[in-house]
Amino acid sequence: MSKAATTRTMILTKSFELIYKQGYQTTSIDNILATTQVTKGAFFYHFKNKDEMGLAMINEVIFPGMYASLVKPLLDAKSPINDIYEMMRNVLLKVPFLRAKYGCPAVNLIEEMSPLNEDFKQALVKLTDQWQAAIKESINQGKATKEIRGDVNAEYVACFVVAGYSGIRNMGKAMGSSCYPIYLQELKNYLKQLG
Amino acid sequence: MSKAATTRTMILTKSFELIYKQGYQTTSIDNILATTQVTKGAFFYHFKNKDEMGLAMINEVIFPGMYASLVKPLLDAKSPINDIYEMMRNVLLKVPFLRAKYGCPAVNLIEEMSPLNEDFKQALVKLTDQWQAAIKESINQGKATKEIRGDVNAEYVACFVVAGYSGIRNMGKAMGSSCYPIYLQELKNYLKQLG
DNA sequence: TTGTGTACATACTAATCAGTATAAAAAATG
DNA sequence: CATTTTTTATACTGATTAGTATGTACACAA
Repeated sequence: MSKAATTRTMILTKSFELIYKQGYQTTSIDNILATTQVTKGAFFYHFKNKDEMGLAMINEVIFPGMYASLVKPLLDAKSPINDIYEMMRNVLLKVPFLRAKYGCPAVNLIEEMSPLNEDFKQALVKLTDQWQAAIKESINQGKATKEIRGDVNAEYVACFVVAGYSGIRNMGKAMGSSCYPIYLQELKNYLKQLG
Repeated sequence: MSKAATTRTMILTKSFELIYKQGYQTTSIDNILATTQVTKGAFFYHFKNKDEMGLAMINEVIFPGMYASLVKPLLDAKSPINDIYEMMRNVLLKVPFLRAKYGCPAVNLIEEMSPLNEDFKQALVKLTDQWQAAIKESINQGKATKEIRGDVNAEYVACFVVAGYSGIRNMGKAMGSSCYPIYLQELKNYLKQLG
């Protein structure tokens, strides 16, 4: 990787860490520069403005990271009830970087930036859409193998599960991680009853 | 109401509207002053600083408003399955001030301010706790009347329902209100199977 | 009338914000 | 090597931020 590309990547990853913990608007460019040792000239050489950097961060850091945790585990689904539960359990309990106190980077950004920046919103909707589609497809495969009841609406289940995840991430920020296992147990009950 | 009390109330209600749409940190004191016609002297006479105003807004505007919509309808519960569903339907579809694009004021503040301000967090946890307790109590009453299965864990259900609400409010900010009816339908399915 | 606290008004400050101007260093290319 | 392009560095700007300093208008009591 060239030195310039290293600089760009460092800006994006460090910005991601700061924004994850502080929020997008609270994280100033000067704040990013101070923690990266990158100068202002370098920052504005690589990004036209703060929002362009933020969009690049969503597309190049958040999207790939969340895709790997949320969508990929469902693509070679064998048993949707188990696969969806395990995917959720892994995201909530096994991804070391994500802390209950700070929630989920994608959920945070939807919350903070959806009403304020159309480009951010689009990029985050794309992630949500793909996650929902993967859950829906997984459920539909389960219906084909009769693991899931025929009267279950896959799209509704996908929406319900995604909402549950966003919500428990929100709750976790206020109540701490102790609500995660409770949520997971009831998610398991909900999923079981689909079969 | 004395003139001074009117000024204070106006600051709180207008701040609430602005913060609901823009977020807490993005809403500057000058922004509040411009829309209320209140002067800076009056603002800092009534509140020591911005955070004290924000805390008063949570306790005196958000808490009573959300309590009336979320908790009160469950206190004289008759049929938990129906009552919880109707409470949720009313909050999502029938409270005219709340717009999908801007989400829920309480959820927004948990998301934005929980990691940054311990007092805000405590005040918002109080609301969440009371809502969860009301749902739990409602479910337990349903177990007593045999409307709800005996093996259902009321606390887990309460956590699951609250997470679902926070989550669908988050999703609605990105996807629009079209996800509300879908969520409600699947919530109904989930609640039914508790019986 | 004269004092005293309440409620508000105005002008200011120091810090921070995103972004720019201008240059120099570094790297690639001839 | 010489030149051109890429990349980084420094110093600045005007706007905006939360908060302060200092004042005044007014009610009400002695």
